[in-house]
Amino acid sequence: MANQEIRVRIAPSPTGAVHVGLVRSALYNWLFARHHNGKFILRIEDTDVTRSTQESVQAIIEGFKWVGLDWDEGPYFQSQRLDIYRKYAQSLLTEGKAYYCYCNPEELEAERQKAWQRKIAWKYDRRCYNLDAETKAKYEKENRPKAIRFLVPSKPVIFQDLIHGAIKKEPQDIEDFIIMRADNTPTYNFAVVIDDAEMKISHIIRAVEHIANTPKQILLYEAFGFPIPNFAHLPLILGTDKKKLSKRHGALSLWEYKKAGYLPDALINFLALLGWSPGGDLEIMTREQMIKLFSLERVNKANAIFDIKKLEWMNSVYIKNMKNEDLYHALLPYLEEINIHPTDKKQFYRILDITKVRVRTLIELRDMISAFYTKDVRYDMSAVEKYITSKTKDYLKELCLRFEKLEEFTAANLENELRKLAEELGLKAADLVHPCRVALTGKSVGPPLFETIELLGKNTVIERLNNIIQ
RNA sequence: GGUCCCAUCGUCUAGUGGUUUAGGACAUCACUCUUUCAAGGUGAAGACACGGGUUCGACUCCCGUUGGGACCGCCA
Repeated sequence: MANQEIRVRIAPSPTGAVHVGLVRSALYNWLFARHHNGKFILRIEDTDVTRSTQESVQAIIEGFKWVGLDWDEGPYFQSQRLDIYRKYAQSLLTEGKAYYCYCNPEELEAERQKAWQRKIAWKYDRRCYNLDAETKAKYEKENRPKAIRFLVPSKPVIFQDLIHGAIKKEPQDIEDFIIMRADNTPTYNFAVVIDDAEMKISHIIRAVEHIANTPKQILLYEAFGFPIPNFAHLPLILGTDKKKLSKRHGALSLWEYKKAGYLPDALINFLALLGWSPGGDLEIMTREQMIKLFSLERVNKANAIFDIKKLEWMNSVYIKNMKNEDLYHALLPYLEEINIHPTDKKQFYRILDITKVRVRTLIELRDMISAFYTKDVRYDMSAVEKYITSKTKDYLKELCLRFEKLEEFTAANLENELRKLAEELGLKAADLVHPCRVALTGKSVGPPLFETIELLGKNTVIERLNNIIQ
C-alpha cells in the first residue's frame, strides 16, 4: 500500500433525509483527502431499489454542496453497475467460493426469530451448500428463486483498524452471508467491496457500526485477490439518550439545520469536533486549519453525544465574526421568506452591527431585524401591559414632541433629549427607555434603544409613537 | 442469546508513566459592564466508573468487574 494515492469515499444510501452522522463521516473523509492531497469520491449506494429515491439523491448532492464538501469523482451509482457485480459473483461461483441458496427467506427469518426468543445464537447452517445433486436438480427444475451465498473460509480474520487497533474475528462467528439476492442484485457487503476495490479506495473511513461487516468484506477482498484497503471506524454520534442518533431525536436532517438558521461553517466546525480534536485548546477553526491539522490518529474511539447548545453557541460565534457583507448574503434567503428586501445596504449593515451580537441563529437575527422593516409592529402583550400605562403614555407624548423637533436625528442627540426629559420629570432614564422600546419595537428586549430609534428614522418613530399614545 | 466496540467534569474534549493542586470549551451559578436582552470581562462549582496488578511512580500500560453502545436482514 505504500506510495499509493490516497483515495477515500463517502457512500450514502439514498433512502431518506441527509443527517448529521452522514455529514460528519463525509467531513472526515473530505478532511483526510484534502490533508493528503488525495481524492474524495461520492458514491450512491442504491442497490435497494425499493427504498432508494431520486429525491434523496438530490438531497445528498445539494446537502454536500451546501456544507461545502466538494467531491472529486462521482457521483457513481451502484444501480448502474449491476453487471459488474454479477460478473464478479459468477466468478466466485465458478471458483467454488460461493454457492446458490434456495432457502425461503421467510422460513429462515422464522428460524432466526425462534432461536432469538429461546436466547440461542443462530447462524445459517449451510444447508444449501450441502444439498445433494438430486434435490438441487429438483429445485432448479421448479425454478426456485435462488440467492448466492459466500462460502466463508475457516480461518480467523485479523485487521488493523486505524482508530481501534487490531480486531479479530473467528470464522465460526461469521455466517455464509448472501452476496446476490434472488432478484440478481448485490447486497451491501458485496457491492461495497467490488466498488471500493475497482475505485481503488485506499482508506475506508466510516462509522463504527460497520466494524462488524469489515471481516466479511476482508474475506471477499481475499477471495478476489484484491489489495486490502486501510480501515478506520469512526465513533457514533449519539442523541441525548445515548442512543444512536436517529429520527427519534427530532431535528437532525441537514435541511432542518439550514432551515433553523445554522451556518454551514459553524455546523462543520462543530461536527469536526465531535469525535476529533486538533489537540490543545483550539476550537473555532477555518477549514484550512482543519485540513492542516486533521489526522485519523487524533480521532476518538468513544461515541459522542450531540449537544445542540454548543452548536448554538458556535453558530453565534460565526455570526458575530462574519463580515456584514457575507452575513447579508447568508441572510438574504431568510429575509425573502418574510418579504423583507433591504435596499439601503449601509443602513442594513448598521442594523446588523447592533443585532448580530445578540442572536444564535439566522432566524433569530432575521426576526430581530424584521422590527426595522415591518409596517405593522407586533406587540408583545405582556410587555405592553408592563410598560404602557396612562402615565407612560403622557411621557411618550412629550418625548414624541421633542423628537419631532430634533433637526439631527442621531443616536447621540436622541439620547440627550431623552435624558433631559427624564431629568425634568424627575425620572430615571430607564423609566422612559423601556416604554419607548415597547412602543417602537413591540418588545421589551432588543438592540440598544437610541441606535434603534435612529435607524428606524424619524417618520417611523413619530408614527409608531403616535400609534401607541392613542 | 452471540460477536464486537467503548469508558476524564452534565456535554464536547486536552492529557500518550513523573511538567497535573487533571487544562480548555459549551451549559450552570455569581459578580462586573449596562437603557433591556445579548455580547464582553472576572470568578465559582464540576470528572479520571470500580477492583486488582506492572512500576520507584499511574488518568496514562495489563487483567478483571461494572456500566454504556453497535451489530447479528435476500437494509445500508
